[in-house]
Amino acid sequence: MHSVAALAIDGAVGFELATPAQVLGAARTQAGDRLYDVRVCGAASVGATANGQHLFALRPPYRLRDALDCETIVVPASTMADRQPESVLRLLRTAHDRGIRIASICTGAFVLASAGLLDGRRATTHWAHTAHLAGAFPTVEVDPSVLFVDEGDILTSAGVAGGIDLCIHLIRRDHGFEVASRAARRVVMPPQREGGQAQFVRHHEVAETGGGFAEVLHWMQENLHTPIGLDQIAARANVSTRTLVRRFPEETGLTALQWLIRERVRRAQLLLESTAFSIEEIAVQTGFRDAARLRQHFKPQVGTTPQAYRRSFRVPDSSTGPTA
DNA sequence: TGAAGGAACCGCCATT
DNA sequence: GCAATGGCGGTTCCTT
Repeated sequence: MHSVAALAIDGAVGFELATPAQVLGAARTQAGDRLYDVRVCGAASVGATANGQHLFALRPPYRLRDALDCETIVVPASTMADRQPESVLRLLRTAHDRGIRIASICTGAFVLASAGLLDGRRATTHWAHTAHLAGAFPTVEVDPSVLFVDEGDILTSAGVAGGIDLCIHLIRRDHGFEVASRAARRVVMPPQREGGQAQFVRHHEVAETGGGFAEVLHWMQENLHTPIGLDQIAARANVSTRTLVRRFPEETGLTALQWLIRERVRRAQLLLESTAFSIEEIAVQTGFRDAARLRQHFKPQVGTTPQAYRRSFRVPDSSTGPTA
């Protein structure tokens, strides 16, 4: 049986601390025998949280250092993820040196990064914290769009349900697709979700960036459904086309065309969620002109197709038309 | 899915 | 001398 330590660190989110036991515990052989022995390891008394609120105190049955006897350590999210004591960081470094596999769920990635285990590696965390992680640990290559990152001996995952995806992935890695599929069915999850966490991100920052181009960006947003060329944008911004091409990326981080496509896809996401319009109609309303071109840009940005996105996110009572 | 045409992008250099 | 801007032409990317 594969031994797994769920690390009960201070401020641990109860749901995610229990995720390894719940999901890995669902992995069984054909005969019904358990494949993982999940142990909760931590200090004598640990505060556990949910949504930032202190909920209850834990008395882990195993000590922190017992995690070193396990083959895998899972670090859950914590409200104190970036303020863990040196004892926890040292334990993780020692575990890594001994070849123990280490995984994090959600903000647990901050603990791994604080221990220096993510230096020069790809990693992810909850989409709301990816910018913070990248800013605090510049040597970590943060990928905000995926549900989890498997770097072999170190794995990181997105928020909450991303931890479930990660655990199912661990089962698939250790015991194959069939065992993982059975475990996934047991916890009522798809064996592999479509798309990454990019599809869960709600964007509000459009008008907040753009510096001197804020008014122009607002105008572009109002006119996404019409063809917009560089010359038009430049005239609107009162600069030459050449200056626009030079300054637009400085202000927004994207070229004008990339920015337009991104905003059109976001508008399409909104319409897919809140209206019953056909994909073709949405393509026209977002300036893509036809469904083929919408699909062409939608999948690379969102990670799934417009139809699949609608199946996942459609508001149930929006069958008669637009709600906004 | 691939090809052709056009738009967008970017490096370089001149001008202000 | 430096920074911002704009024109030109080659390359890349998008649309049809």
